[in-house]
Amino acid sequence: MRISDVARHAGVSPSTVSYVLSGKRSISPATRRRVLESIDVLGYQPHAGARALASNRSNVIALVVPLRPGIHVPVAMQFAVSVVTSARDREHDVLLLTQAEGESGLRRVAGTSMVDGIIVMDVEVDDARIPTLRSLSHPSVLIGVPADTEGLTCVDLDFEAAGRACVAHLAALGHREIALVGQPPSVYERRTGFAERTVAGFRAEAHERGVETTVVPCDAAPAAVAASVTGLLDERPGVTGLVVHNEPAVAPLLDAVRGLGREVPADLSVVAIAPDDIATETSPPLTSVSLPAEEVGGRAVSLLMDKLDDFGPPEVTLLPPRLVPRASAAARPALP
Amino acid sequence: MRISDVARHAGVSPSTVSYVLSGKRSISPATRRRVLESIDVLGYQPHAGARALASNRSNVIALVVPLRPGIHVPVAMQFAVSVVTSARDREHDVLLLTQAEGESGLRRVAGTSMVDGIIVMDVEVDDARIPTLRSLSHPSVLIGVPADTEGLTCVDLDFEAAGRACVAHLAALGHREIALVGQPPSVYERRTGFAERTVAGFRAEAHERGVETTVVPCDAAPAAVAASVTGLLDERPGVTGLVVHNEPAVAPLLDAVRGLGREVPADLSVVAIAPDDIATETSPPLTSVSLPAEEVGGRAVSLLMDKLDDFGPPEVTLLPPRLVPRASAAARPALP
DNA sequence: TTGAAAGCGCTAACAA
DNA sequence: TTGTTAGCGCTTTCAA
Repeated sequence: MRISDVARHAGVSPSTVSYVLSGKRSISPATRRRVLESIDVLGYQPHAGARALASNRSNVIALVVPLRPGIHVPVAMQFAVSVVTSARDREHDVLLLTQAEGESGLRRVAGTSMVDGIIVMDVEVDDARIPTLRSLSHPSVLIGVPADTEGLTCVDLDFEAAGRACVAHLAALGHREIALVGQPPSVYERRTGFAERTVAGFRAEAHERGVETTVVPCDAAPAAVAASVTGLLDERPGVTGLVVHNEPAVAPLLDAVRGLGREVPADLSVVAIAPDDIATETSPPLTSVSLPAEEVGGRAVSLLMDKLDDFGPPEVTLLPPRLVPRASAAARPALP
Repeated sequence: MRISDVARHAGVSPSTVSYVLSGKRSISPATRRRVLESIDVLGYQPHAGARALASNRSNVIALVVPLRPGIHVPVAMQFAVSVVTSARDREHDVLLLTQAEGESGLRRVAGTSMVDGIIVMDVEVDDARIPTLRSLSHPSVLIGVPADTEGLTCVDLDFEAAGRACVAHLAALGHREIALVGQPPSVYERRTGFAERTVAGFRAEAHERGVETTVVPCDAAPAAVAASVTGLLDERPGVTGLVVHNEPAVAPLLDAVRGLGREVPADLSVVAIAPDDIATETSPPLTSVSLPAEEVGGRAVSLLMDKLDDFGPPEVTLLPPRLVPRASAAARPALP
């Protein structure tokens, strides 16, 4: 079943069928109808490889998913799913690359013209893949922001602003000493962009407002969370506000706080940076800055499509954080 | 940069370069060396689309990942990663399809020759995608086992045997009344194969051994787990052994049991069906049947490759469960 | 508005 | 052991 079969069936030339399919030139309504009907009757599906060869477009994009220590898989998959969904909406498929494939994987899928472009998640401040991405003739979009964005297209939540927003919210409620319960140590050690930027925003805003801060990296295991929280509140008894930037730690953290006999938000206010589903499923529901995975993934795809179509220069898109007050942050308790 | 450039550089014909690359005919060592060197010097990478068109092989397989309610994402991703890794070991890439694409997605990637074969995860007893898979000329492998396996190639842990092994272990320790804390209700409602088979094995073995059983589907949220466990132990005070077949419920379950003032394993024995990392990270470490995601994913890929090479008939591969005793199951407590 | 035909870069059948 | 060459099925230029 080839394009010429459709052409014969519809009484037109192969090129006409091709143009009906691609929309790259105008076709009379009658012809278009006949062709589409033939396609339908014959169940024609164009050969992807032939298309890719002739058009130099595979209609596939590569997605590098981060599966390394400290990563919270469900959130990573929210991004991935939104990339796949958005790509499909724009007639593209997604090739799945793992971190393990590394830079050679990027070179391979680009060099063989297997994909038209690349989306990379979980970008580090000084990411080893960036020189490779720069060297490719294929466009790419980073989900995350490295130190040097020259010539790169990046998109992410504005984590610095998110960190600031959390501090501002707590400060406005009167809190004078707050702590950030952050990502696992390994995430900071490899200098993941979003984690570092959150800390920077957190500290800067606090400094400007004269609020005292502590930052506690935190492993995800409930026991580790409990230990971190207990240690923190023990060493810094003046802390009345917590910012949590660690999805799997959210629930254990609330348990731990309760275990210490402290009520949220009466004794301790908690603000999270997390996807809405995580923030709303706790008791009490968390005041939070939402992590808009869907929007970021969708934006990454449209930026990539724009680059494929040669639209516009590289750009860094930072989505503004939205802090939604729920039930976990309240005015600082009166001093005993 | 094309194959003819390499051929010229090496002083051979394009077909020789092609054969050096594919290994499909013997090449003199001297020629092979020259060709490989030219490839290296020129940095040649064959065009994937051209290859696919000429050879009728894309060297890509599709993977349908399950992202629906009740699914535990990290475990699903363990399977996915192992599929990607194994595929790469065999020179194949992986195209990511979501459940949402449905059967039309399967038809599309097969019909356009975008992929050579398909791996489907999270198969239901009467899975809607099976007629479609049967109708395709492309081979497929199911991770999971439907009711009618005629003409299908399937691989999975033998969950029925796993359910049996858990019961057998507890029964051997003297337990006479046990409960299965299972997957979320939605998983049973859509009749997911592995969940149903576990229940079947659990019940059958218990029946044969004269052990009383209860089955409690269980949502993943900690509060839901606590409620389920509390309700269960309240209604069935004779229960001294628990089988947990629900990864995210494992930790909350242990917490809930402790919260009821019961010790594991002194008062209550617990056996899990879960990946080793989940079973070993709890306190106490859980006696468990491991969920060998890596092995299942790898096996799925090699079965698919065999089908691509026309080896052998369809087959159902059930990996035998391995129960590893750890610290969470002990002899039934003496009656008070 | 449509058609004819020249490739796209590779593989594999055939020939030597 | 190697070379020649005819496709693979599509897109797109050129021509009408």
